Amino acid sequence: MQNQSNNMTIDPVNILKEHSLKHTKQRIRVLEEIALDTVAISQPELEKKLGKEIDRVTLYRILNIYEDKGILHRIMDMNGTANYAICSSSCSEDHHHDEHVHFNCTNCTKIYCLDVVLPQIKMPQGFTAATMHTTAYGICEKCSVMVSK
Amino acid sequence: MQNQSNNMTIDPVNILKEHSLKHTKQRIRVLEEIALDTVAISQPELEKKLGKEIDRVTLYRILNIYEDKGILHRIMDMNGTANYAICSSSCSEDHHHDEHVHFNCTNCTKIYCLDVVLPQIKMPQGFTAATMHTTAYGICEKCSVMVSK
DNA sequence: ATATAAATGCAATAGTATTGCATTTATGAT
DNA sequence: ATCATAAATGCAATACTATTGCATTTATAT
Repeated sequence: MQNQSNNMTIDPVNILKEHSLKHTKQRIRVLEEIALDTVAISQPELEKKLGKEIDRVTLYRILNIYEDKGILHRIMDMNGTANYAICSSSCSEDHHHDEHVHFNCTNCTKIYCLDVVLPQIKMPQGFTAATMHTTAYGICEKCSVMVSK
Repeated sequence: MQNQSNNMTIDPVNILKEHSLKHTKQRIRVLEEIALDTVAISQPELEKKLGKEIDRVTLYRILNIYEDKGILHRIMDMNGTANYAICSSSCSEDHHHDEHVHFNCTNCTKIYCLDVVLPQIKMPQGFTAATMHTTAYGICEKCSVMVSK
């Protein structure tokens, strides 16, 4: 459910068009790679996979642009490294609707985007929240199966 | 309310005793500095303040031990840098009860520990959450006052 | 007072991310 | 299709965050 490949539904060229970004082969590759799985992928993993095709710096720049445009969202893991996943279609440059819950497995370190909606939380007087990030830390589906074997 | 100095209620030497840690002047200084404010302080800020007194590496090691022991809790900010705040008294080595909500100001970058309790969120089948981190991003009390002036 | 284990400081190194600049590429106008 | 132009890329250098190994210093239990 969280793990399904969703590359069928992602059209990199179209996404680039929608956000008036030039479609270079590097930008297309990055989207293809991230779209392979709804589980978020870390910058180091991306670099390992794409390092021969795309320069480190270019990769960073592409990831930043995609985040700015609301194409990807960025989740920090417990080590402070950036992880990326495709945003739901409702995200835009103005506002990231990534108010869902992330699950960061402390065993395999994978980050899942859960289909759980975060309950509304009321802020104290004077504090205005624009976005909300929630991450649960624990053992994921796959790892709990492996452990119990 | 979130901002009050709480150094009256923090006794570094006692905290160290409770966790059977040797009380060195470096460890005491770190606790003193962090206890000055309930707003979390980042590693770089701490290093700037304590860099003349304490070696970088020692500071990292002290922060790691304090986190392991449940004395401090660590909050990652949007840049992936570690921020530290004193844990509530109920935290222990076994379990961090830091299920409260953090507020990360996108203007001044300060991280507040809010007195808001996170509603229970139920995990999907197979996922077991041990801890839960929620961070709201937006404009804090102080910054919204400044802006409105 | 002293032995011992632990903590510290220093040097080196690893990992993550950014900046500046020359070269290459995508795209709109011709 | 060609070309001019602005934008994207690649490369080198650099900054920032964090960790490891080892010699020296320090806390504390005897």
